[in-house]
Amino acid sequence: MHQTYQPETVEARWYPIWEESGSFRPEVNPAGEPYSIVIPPPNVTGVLHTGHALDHAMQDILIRRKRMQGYAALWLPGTDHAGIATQNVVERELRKEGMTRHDLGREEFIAQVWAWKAKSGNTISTQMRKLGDSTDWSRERFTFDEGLSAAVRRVFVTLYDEGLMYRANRIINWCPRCHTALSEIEVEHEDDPGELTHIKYPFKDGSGHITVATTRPETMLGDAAVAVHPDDERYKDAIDRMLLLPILDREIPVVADDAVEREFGTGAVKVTPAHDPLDFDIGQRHDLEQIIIIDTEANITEAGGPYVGMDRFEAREAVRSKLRELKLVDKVEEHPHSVGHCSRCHTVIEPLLSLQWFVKVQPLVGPAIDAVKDGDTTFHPRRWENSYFHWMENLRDWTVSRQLWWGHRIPAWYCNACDETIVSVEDPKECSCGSSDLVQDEDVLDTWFSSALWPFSTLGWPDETDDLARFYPTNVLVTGFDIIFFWVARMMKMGIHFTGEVPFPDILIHGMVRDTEGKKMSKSAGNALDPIELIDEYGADSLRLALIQAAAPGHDIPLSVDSIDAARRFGNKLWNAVRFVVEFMDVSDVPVDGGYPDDPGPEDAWILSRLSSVVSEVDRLLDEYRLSDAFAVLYNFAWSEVFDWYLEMAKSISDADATRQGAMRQTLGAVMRDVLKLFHPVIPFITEELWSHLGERSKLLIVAPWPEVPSFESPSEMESLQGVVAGIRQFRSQHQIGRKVDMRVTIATSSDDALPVWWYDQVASLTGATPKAGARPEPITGYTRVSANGVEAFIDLAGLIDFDAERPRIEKTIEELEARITRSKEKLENANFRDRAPAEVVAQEESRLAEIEAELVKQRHQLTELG
RNA sequence: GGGCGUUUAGCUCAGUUGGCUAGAGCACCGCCCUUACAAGGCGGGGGUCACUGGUUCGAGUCCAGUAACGCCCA
Repeated sequence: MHQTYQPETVEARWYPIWEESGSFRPEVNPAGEPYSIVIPPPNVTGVLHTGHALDHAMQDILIRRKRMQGYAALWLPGTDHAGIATQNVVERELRKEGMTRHDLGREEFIAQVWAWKAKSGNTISTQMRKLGDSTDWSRERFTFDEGLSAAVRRVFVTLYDEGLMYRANRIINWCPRCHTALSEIEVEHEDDPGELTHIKYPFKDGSGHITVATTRPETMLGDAAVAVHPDDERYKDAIDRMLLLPILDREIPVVADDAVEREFGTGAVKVTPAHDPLDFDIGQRHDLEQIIIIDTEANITEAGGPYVGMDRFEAREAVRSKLRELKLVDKVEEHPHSVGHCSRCHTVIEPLLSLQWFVKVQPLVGPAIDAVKDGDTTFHPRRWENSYFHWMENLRDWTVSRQLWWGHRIPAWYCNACDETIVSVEDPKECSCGSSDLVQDEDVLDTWFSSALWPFSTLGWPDETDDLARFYPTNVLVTGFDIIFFWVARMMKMGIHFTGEVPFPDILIHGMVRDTEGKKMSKSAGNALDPIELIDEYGADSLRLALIQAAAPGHDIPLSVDSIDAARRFGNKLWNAVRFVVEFMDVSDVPVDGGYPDDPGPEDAWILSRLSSVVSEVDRLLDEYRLSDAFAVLYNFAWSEVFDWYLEMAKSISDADATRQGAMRQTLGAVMRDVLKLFHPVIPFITEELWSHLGERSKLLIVAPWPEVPSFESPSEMESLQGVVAGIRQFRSQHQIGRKVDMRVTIATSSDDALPVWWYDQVASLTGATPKAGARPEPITGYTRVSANGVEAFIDLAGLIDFDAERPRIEKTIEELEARITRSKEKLENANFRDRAPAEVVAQEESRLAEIEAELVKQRHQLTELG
């Protein structure tokens, strides 16, 4: 084995072996109970970022452990077709050649996108292999696959037949650059300084005016009314009176509507039904005209009179200056407010009245809420359920049509002869009126529409496939909180509606990967760490471990190269621990499982008992999805107990008798093997490599059984051993006495029980001192004393240090003891504590005090006797 | 404006039934190349647990309020 751990060579080796061995397929455990996870499909245009690395590491941990536990574990990979993003990418390439998609035509353009996908669309899956994702590639899916497309059609048609899918003129979010409608969650709101312009709208009869406040003065061109709250005393008399809309001189009424917020602005709002969703609702209630004054290019329409053809932002200034000229601007105040931007291209969204397809979500919401309320599905951490409920309870209908070419074409046909709409799974040949002059809807569906079906469409639905029967519902969904609304909520709705079952009983929500300053990583901010570069430099295992260690449940994850470097150093430590065991301790042929010694030595029994309880704790934490805690426990056990103590103790056992050596080698092998198993889910490459060094292997670690450790009883002397060793080491360090300098130490036990020989051997080996059993020196002049768990060790100072040099150490100890005694006494002298605290807590405190006091007496005695 | 979260060591963060002297990694200081690992070992320093009040025998932990910061929604 190489002297240091070299991730690049180790990691290149194992992935093909795993994949070719079929280990990623659930069939590797044919008799196992099914366990499945579907991957949140990355965007096919995308490249892997650190967020994926975290998300995937978590899923891989869950899957790899279940696989080792014998489950038929399926982690199903795939990508989504990312309508807007992908179309943008290909259009950008066309533009370089001076072309638009319209030059190609729809069919040719789609062919080009597929060609692009064939060329570039597998970037992500290559990167996932570098990460070590144990996904079943034989079941890889793409939202635009034939099967998934069939599912999309089936769902669309079913919803239509159920009256849950409709086409209507509504206010939608329009991106003037992407030229498509967007759903409300594809709109990102950002704070804008903004201004609130107060505009006077005169009454038609000339008797004064009403002042309205708006952030978008240009939309006044499309105003159809002014609304006030019906209970607002200020405007009681104005209701139903007519106003004269400035500039255009249109007559508009004052209407009373509950939706008006009295506290906002002047309490009177202008109503633009064609350009604001709330105004649209008000317009519906009062039967107001819908005047479209902004077109799909975000320019003013002819309805905007003198401003026709002007850009919306130019029009804003033009209208405002005109109003100023007319002395109708009351005031302009600063008004920070949030403005919607296209999540893809960042253009300011235009709310537009437009004919689109919508999913009526209300009937789907109830069951999806109940499923979480009833505990059929649980969020981890639970608090995300609040966001989920809040979102679900305030849902508007979902705009699902997109004015794109790349996507699932809406299965609706319009008859040119009779205006009939035909929605059908199969392409219709003719209309019921007999005409065959049918035109299919030009639009495609929101990518999220197909993503919402992912947990069951990927398994074969609507066909009743074996996979669907076996792996649906899936077991857990792992994703970031930012995608709860986009995806999780919709999968819940669709899953329940179409399969009658929740798509997953557990939802594991994680945070976002951020830089060390807490900023979101982004290419534009220049603070993004590229996971592939990190893998090349530190190894995938290091990246995974660093991410998981930092991923406290539900919190954002600060990622620094320092933490990845620390993880890499752990890899090196683990590497060398195995190297030591194999090359220096001659451990070989470690069995795949079992192999614990029947007659362990005391040190062996100690580490095995620790291993046993660590396995239980790690299991418990993983079952609770507390991944970072689980691996923190394991990491500390491996480094602080196995490496720092047991391996060191093993060195002196190797010089002992053959029986003890045998038990020690068995223990070393079993413990290291189980550590590798427990770590395998998070650092799969290095553990697989090291596993191969522990013996001739017919079985890969990836499919080796998860540890089940019998319980062992730890020797009672272990505590005093560790305490005395620490005390002697501290003495050495504080007096700067090198390890090579011998120290004579007299060991006196407080009881009649003699300490075993191994205890002395270990103290000697671990401290370089020479411990001997004996009575406490009397007087103890010339000795210093360390004690632990009833054992006192007296270090002979003669020839080591001036006795006086030891005084400060003892004085400091005395101070600390006194402080603790004070605290303890205060507690015990409190009558309430004695009365009300549980008896065992009081008893515990009393014995603790007694111990400290006894120790204090001894320390004081020693100070006076020091000489 | 509503909701959620955060505030603990120089930095990044753990701390889930309230109970020994509040932990880790990194950074820092001292000693040590002890025959696995110097990408290491041993030892050490460093914290009014944001603030105020409350509940309790006992609060980093529970409750109320305040402040700052962050995210989501309107």
